[in-house]
Amino acid sequence: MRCEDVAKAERIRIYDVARVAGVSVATASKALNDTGRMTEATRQRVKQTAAALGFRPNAMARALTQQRSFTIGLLTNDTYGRFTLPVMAGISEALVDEGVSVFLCGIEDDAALAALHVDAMLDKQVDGIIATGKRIDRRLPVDLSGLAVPVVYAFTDGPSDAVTLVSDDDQGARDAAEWLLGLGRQRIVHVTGPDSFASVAARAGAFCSVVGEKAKVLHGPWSEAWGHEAVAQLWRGEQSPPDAIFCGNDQIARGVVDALRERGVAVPEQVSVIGFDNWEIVAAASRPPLTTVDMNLKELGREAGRLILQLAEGKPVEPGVRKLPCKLVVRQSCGGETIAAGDQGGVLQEV
Amino acid sequence: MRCEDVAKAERIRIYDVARVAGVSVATASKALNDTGRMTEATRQRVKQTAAALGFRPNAMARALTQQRSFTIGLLTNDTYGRFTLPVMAGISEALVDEGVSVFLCGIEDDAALAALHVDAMLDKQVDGIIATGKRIDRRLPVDLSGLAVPVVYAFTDGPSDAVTLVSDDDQGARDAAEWLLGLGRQRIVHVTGPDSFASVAARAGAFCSVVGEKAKVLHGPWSEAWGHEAVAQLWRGEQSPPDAIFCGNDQIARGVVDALRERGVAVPEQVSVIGFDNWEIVAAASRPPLTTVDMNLKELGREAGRLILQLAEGKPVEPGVRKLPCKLVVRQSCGGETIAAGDQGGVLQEV
DNA sequence: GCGAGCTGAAAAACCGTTTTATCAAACTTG
DNA sequence: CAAGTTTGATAAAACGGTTTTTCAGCTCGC
Repeated sequence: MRCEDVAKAERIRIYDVARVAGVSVATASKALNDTGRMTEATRQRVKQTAAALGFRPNAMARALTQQRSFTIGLLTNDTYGRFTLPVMAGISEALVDEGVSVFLCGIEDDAALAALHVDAMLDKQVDGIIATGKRIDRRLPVDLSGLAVPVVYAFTDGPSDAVTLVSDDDQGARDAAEWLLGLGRQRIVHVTGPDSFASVAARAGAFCSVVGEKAKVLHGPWSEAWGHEAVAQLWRGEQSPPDAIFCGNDQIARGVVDALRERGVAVPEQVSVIGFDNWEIVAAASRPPLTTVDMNLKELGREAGRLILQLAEGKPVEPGVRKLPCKLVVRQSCGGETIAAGDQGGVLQEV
Repeated sequence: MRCEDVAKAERIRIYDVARVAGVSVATASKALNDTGRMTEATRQRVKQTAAALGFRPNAMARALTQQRSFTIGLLTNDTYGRFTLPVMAGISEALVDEGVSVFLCGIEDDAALAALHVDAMLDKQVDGIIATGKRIDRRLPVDLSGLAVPVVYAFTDGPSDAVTLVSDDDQGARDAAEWLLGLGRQRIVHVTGPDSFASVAARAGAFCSVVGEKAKVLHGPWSEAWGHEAVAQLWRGEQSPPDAIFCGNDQIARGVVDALRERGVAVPEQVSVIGFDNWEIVAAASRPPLTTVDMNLKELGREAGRLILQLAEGKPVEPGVRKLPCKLVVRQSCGGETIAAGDQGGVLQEV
């Protein structure tokens, strides 16, 4: 009857497909999943019927029998989302084709909230959990070890026997330092964050090993204000001021660039500046736009997605820390050729 | 056997609870859900057993019978997450206590990707979808009407017969303008975004209605660069420059503040500046930090969560546009008393 | 010409809950 | 005290799929 169609627009079940195709439910299921044995003709007939009817299997029912929900949880404490969003985008990209969806949970350093969300995820039978955060060496306020589901740590610290993904701070800093040396810079200073961060130490170490004896490192907060302050310190000093500054993040770099402009020092003519993070909103809005180290967070997310998928499927994954390479994005704060990569580092296209 | 515990750590089912409590599965279910009829003693016994065993119901199985997954989808095309993350936080806050989890899907203005994600959501039987985006009057590249599940539009444009939540641009702009007048400012200019945006027109209209005849509005892109450019225009002009500038967003405001400083114009002593969005990362890092209009996106998210929940439960919700009030956050770019609200507008505490 | 082996498909069991129908025992009521 | 009504609890049927088991009909070998 016509009115049946109109009345409810009921979702059609595999039962309907089976009936229309003239086979049993079991056969329909096997036909659609390319399992079991049957005439190729039967299989095709079922598939065509399903397509014609617009059949979409109920993921809940499927999850119940297969013990897989095709769902994963993403836990983060990064409120601004500047690290989480690129990671999330990568994860999503890696998983959407597999039919896996992502629960996002922001937990803001609140242990109770975190526990609540983890419980909710487990109730929803997630196939795995990816933990991510604000900085590589900071932990989430929740213990994810001993869970019944696999866990991958991406851009956040986890237990030593866990599967962990981080960006290669060492290599990123080395590339930046070498780039500055390659531009002929002589007096290079590293203005970075608090030395309580492991990644700060790693970058500083790599920086010093490239630059050598004359390397100088200044620590301070992760803020624009610190960039201003650092420039004031450097230009106040007795010895000649630097001709290049490698900054620990883009905010510091922006502060440095602004301070230099106000001081009448030309960037990049007199001083080259490199940032870290490639946080487009900051890097592209600086004057001049910042050459900066991109941590490839989206790729890191993709890899995290692939790994959690493998684990969810029961395939073995070697535990340990995996480092993913950083990439220097060249804009205009450094001088030197404007590489093709300049494209993607281009103007911030807002809204 | 001990080894059974260790070997599998199998999830315990309602069946186990029933067996241990010495009742049937049906009774156990009813006891735990506070439905059906039974001795209070029985109910308590079952509940205690469940608690002792650490029973957690399988959400998939529950979803299958109840036709509710306790899951909703959040669709967005806001890549930077500056609007989406606060909205998401609000939604999550409103729903976590109800046991509802959120699928986040970033679709980046890609219609095919959007369709893919929507299909995935529908397969997962989401109880509803919340659409959100970058700007109130921009649409997502996907048609959500006629879906089997309820939809709420938050901070993005939807069909006229939909449930829609937006911030009250009009009121926000009015508050800002009145605040400036209250400070005794005489020559107030509105430097804002492209006039193709409905919210730009709304704010400009409200601004003009408050300021009156002498109101002046300049349109340009949503960028810091436009802030610089606008200041150049205003100070180049014949007539006396403004003593207050109300900006269409915080990026423009930051550009304006920077340009004024470079020009030697004191903010807030000579010119008051107000931004829009309260994007902390920009507003708090400006020198001086920006007084700005906060759109209360988190509260908007909370309300969206409440509404989608009502709809999911089948309760009626009046369709139409709901406007939520904006709030002026006072920092230092304006002069005037530094209200208590200054606290939460405080320094950006990074990492 | 009759059991063994294979093939294609149906029937039945299962996943872990909720919900409906059923039922014995205890409790009213006239 | 027999008939009707509550009460407390159980067995069984959903929910919408997948997976295992069963089985009838052929083909083949000896």
